[in-house]
Amino acid sequence: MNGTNVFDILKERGFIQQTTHEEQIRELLGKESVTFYIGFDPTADSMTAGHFLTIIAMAHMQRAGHKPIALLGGGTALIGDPTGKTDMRKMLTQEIINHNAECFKKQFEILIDFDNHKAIMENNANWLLELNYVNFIRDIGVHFSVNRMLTAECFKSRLEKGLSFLEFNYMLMQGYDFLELYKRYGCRLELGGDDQWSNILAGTDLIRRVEGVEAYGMTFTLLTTSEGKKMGKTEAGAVWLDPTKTTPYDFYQYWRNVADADVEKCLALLTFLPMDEVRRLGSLPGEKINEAKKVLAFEITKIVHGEEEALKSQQATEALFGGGGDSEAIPTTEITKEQAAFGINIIDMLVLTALAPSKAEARRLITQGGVVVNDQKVTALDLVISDKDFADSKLIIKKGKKTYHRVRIAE
RNA sequence: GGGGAAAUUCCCGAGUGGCCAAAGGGGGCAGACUGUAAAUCUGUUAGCAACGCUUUCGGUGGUUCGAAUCCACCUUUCCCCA
Repeated sequence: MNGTNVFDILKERGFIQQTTHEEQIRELLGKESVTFYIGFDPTADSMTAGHFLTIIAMAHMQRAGHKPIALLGGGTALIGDPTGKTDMRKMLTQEIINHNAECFKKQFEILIDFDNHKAIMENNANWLLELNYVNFIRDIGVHFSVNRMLTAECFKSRLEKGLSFLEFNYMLMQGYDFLELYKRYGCRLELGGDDQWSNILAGTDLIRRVEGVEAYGMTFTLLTTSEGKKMGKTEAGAVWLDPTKTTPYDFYQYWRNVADADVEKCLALLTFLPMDEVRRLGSLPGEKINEAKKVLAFEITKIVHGEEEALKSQQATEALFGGGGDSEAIPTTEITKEQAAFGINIIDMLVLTALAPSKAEARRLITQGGVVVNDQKVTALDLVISDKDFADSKLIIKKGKKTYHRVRIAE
């Protein structure tokens, strides 16, 4: 191990929230290559910005010479983690979970190097699905105190709302995962989001009781705004890493729009820029802070979607917000020559481009002055857009202040 | 197993036979002010072939000229007792 201890790097960048044994963990990371694990439940077909923070942390660890195990929760996803959920999750089928796991796998590879066994991908379905119930509760269940579990923060809110036995078991499953990874790979460190704290403790306790070995746990800051809201979510849903679910342009825009107060934190947590630079950007005064946001958006988009997409998004942004011009990267809808020749009502156009979910909403937008076509505010509800409105077969519709959409006539 | 309570639009939550597409708040969207920020103020927030029509108050059926509101059954949840 050479260079700065990765523990200090993570700490400086603001990742670390809680640790089981701060000094021992730091020491361990400083002296040997440590095998550690982070679990991901594949409950959707793409990871989100929240997962991304964890992957970045994982990458920092790997770069420092440690060995990550990305544990896909093919088994635990069947149960559903009750942590932070106010209601019971809907159950996912085995098929969907497997599909999701495949999607997750590809996304890990963006930042984690799995070549030459430098990292391991596991799936807890491999051991959880074949567990024998009686054996499990005899061997594992004995080590868990229900009294203690009930006092865990993660169950408290659910005790008011109702918690099924199924979900109550989630903690045991995750604890068991850690034990299993210790046995298979000698893994003694589990990392995760701060909401995973009690689940992680379940694992470290279990290993100590069953194996008599000290295991460690550490949690990362959750990606929240300065107001305490979860980041990575928009009204339209989560910010996905999958470009078909959140286009690189929209992804870029999301980060371009973070609040002033959150820029520095995001730069530290979600990019690999040196901390000196992060601090410099974060302390830019007033309007200048926009520079920091541009860097943030560019860097994150580059990591997730590649430099080319990041550049395209950046150029599109400059063209649109700088006035005039357009770019390939703007979300685009194609219409046929016939449609263009015949003309399309502005209301239908808004629905067609998904800028408005319904015609009523489209009408409302226009009435409130929120629609601009080719730099002209739309005031008439019966405006018809036809081929004369297209320049070079293209036209730009702007919804509100910052949502741009391009319509192109297909060849 | 016994008893009680509840389910309302994106969320919370009012509404106990017509004045209900349903108060209020939150959130969202749009406008003004700005820096693609925050704060603040204003408007808006089921759909449609739109001065009217259609779907919506856990589900299914019923009573009624008329049901989110009454009745029956079902589903789910919570609370108390065991």
